[in-house]
Amino acid sequence: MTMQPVRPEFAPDPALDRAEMESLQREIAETATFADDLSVDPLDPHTLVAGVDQGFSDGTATSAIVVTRGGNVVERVHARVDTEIPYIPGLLSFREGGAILAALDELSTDPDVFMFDGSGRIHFREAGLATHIGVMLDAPALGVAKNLLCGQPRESLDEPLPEGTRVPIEADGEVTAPDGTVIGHAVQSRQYDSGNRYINPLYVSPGHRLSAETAADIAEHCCDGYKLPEPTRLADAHAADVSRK
DNA sequence: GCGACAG
DNA sequence: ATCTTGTCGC
Repeated sequence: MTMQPVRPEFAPDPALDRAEMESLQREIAETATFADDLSVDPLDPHTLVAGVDQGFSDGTATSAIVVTRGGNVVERVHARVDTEIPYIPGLLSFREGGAILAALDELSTDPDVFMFDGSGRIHFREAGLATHIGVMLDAPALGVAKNLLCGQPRESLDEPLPEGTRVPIEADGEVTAPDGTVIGHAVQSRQYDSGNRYINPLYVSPGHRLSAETAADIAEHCCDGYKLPEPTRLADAHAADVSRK
């Protein structure tokens, strides 16, 4: 019971109607900071990075959190909660937030950075899952998604990108930020050197207290031979393990 | 009305 | 996200 929300009034209540959820997201976006505000160097090997991911089975949502330091696991927790609402693009945090908060309540470690599965600022109202939970905790947070929710890549992503490539994602008409604002990046964390198949990039965006650049730096820094950063991979595996029966 | 949409 | 075995390629 160490990790408690600093802003419980922003809790993602699944009972709210759509307009109320969107209204809350606008308020959260106003509270969020998309600039670096950390007490530690996020790339330092001593930094505690928490990967957060969810799994669903039957009528329950399972959230798993794996805290890493360097390449080692420091703590692993999980929590199960009844699924309240279906997945609705743009309102993901209201479906998964409850399980995440329950898992955070089980955490005894105090992470320096939280890495969520999904988007942060790459969101219609700049209030994706990573922003919502990050603001509630008032902790540095970023979102790592496998697909792009909205925004416009500065350069075409139709052709395979070389490993290490980073393409800015800019706000367009469907995002509340001024057109052209860099709300995140497509990050090619892994790519095959040869062959027919190719790997898609990650879509990394700041959730809270991080700049788009630093969020991409952290995601890239946490990768170790796989497309997904280690904290996310480990949380993925743990969620899958304990999620099913 | 059309299009488009994290997990 | 989830339902699911084999299979293509390095």
